[in-house]
Formats: sequence, C-alpha cells, structure tokens
Amino acid sequence: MLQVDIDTKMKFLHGLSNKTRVQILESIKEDEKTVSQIVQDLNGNQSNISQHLTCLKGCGLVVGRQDGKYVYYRVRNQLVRDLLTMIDVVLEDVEKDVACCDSHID
Amino acid sequence: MLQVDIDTKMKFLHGLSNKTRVQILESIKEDEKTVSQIVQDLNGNQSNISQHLTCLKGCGLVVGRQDGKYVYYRVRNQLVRDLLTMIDVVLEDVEKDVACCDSHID
DNA sequence: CAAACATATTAGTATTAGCTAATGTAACGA
DNA sequence: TCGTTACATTAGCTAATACTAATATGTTTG
Repeated sequence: MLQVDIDTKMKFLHGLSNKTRVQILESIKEDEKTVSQIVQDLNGNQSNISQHLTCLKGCGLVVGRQDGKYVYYRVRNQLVRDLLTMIDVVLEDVEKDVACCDSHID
Repeated sequence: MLQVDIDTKMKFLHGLSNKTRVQILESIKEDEKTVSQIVQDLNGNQSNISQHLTCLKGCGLVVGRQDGKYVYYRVRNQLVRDLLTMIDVVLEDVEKDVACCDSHID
C-alpha cells in the first residue's frame, strides 16, 4: 500500500484545480513552449499565466528551462503526462455513466 | 485524440481540490461507508462532510445509495479508483524526482 | 405518534484564490 | 549602452470556497 502525505498530495492536486492551469497543461502536454507561446495559445494575460506557471512548477507538475531570454515549460515527465491522459479517459467514462444511469439525479 | 470539454473536466477535478474531499475519497476507496462512519473516520463535522459528499457526488466521483436511515457512499467505479491510485503513484515518483534533481529550487 | 437518530440544507462568516495593472529584472540586439 | 523583448513579482481588489452552528427532513423504533 502506497503511503502519501496528504498535504503533499493536496499541493500536487492544487495544480489541477484551476481552469487556466489545466489549459496550460493541455497546451504543453505534447511539447514544451515558451511563456509567450502559452499566453498566445490561451489568449491570456502574461502576468496571470506566469503566476500559474510558477504555481504548476511548485506543485511539481511542470518544469521550466531557461534558454536565453526565453523560458520553456513542459510537463515534468511521462508519468504526469499519463496521469493527464487518464483523467480524460476516466472523465469520458464517468460522463457516459452519468448520462446512462444517473440522469434522474440533478 | 480524446476530446473532453474543459468545463466538465474542471467540475470533475474540483472534487480533488480540497483536502477533506480527498480524505473522504481515501476513506471510501476500498469499501462504501455511511456518512457517520466517514465523519468518525476523518474526525470531522457532520455538516461539513455532508456538504463535501454532495460536492463529490456532483463532480461524479462518488455515488450514494440510501439504505433506511443510512446513506452509503462509495467511489463511482473501478476506473475512478484506478485514477486515485495513479495519483499516488505519480506523486511518489514526482517526490523522488524533486528530491533528487530539483532540491536547489524552492 | 413521539422521540431519537442519520443526513441534508441554509445562513453567516472567515479564508483563500484568482484577476488586473503596474513595476521589476534579466537577456538580447542595434 | 540604450531600447526592446521576455518573463517574474507585487499590490490591491473581487469572487469563490470552506467552515461552523442552527435548523430541516426523513427514517426507524418504542
């Protein structure tokens, strides 16, 4: 049985608790991007995106590497990438489930 | 490529964004429990736990069934259970990673 | 049917998080 | 070296969230 500290876990999950952050993750899931590329991608605000990137880094979900005046961000590793994929898979399944069986519940 | 609506996704992930909710999920991951069992388990407040259970149900993460005056909650299905496990796995890996390579970053 | 128990709901408050705008820092290029 | 570009940081405001206490609903049991 895997023993994970709940506070560490929450810190990690905090990264996934905001729409902008999740969109950033989707945006850089396949390949790394600079901050400004991400800003363009999401049609967002530079300061805002930068703050979320700092957050995602703190949560352990992404890593950044500086190259000259650019900073490239990418999701940390394949396992995190797999987790992101799995969330989509589970979500699809849950949606189907909810649609089929629980539509009488609101 | 899996296409998932971002707002639906956020609604789902919202369930994982709070410590109490994650603790509830951990508590009922293996077997269903009544509200009061969960309250005891977490040493929590009845109203609070009940609200979080409603939230988790709305997020699609858990389902409840009434049996007399008791309501039993359980995680929705095996796929959700797998996701919870995977989070722990990824987290372990990330922690190791952070400890080894990024300890110079705070 | 009344009391007791299990759970849900509501209202009010406190805490947290996210956003924007402004400013700071560092690297590059003319 | 000065201006420009890329990114980070800070401050202030607003909105969302979570908590507690009180009350309501529904079920069982005597």
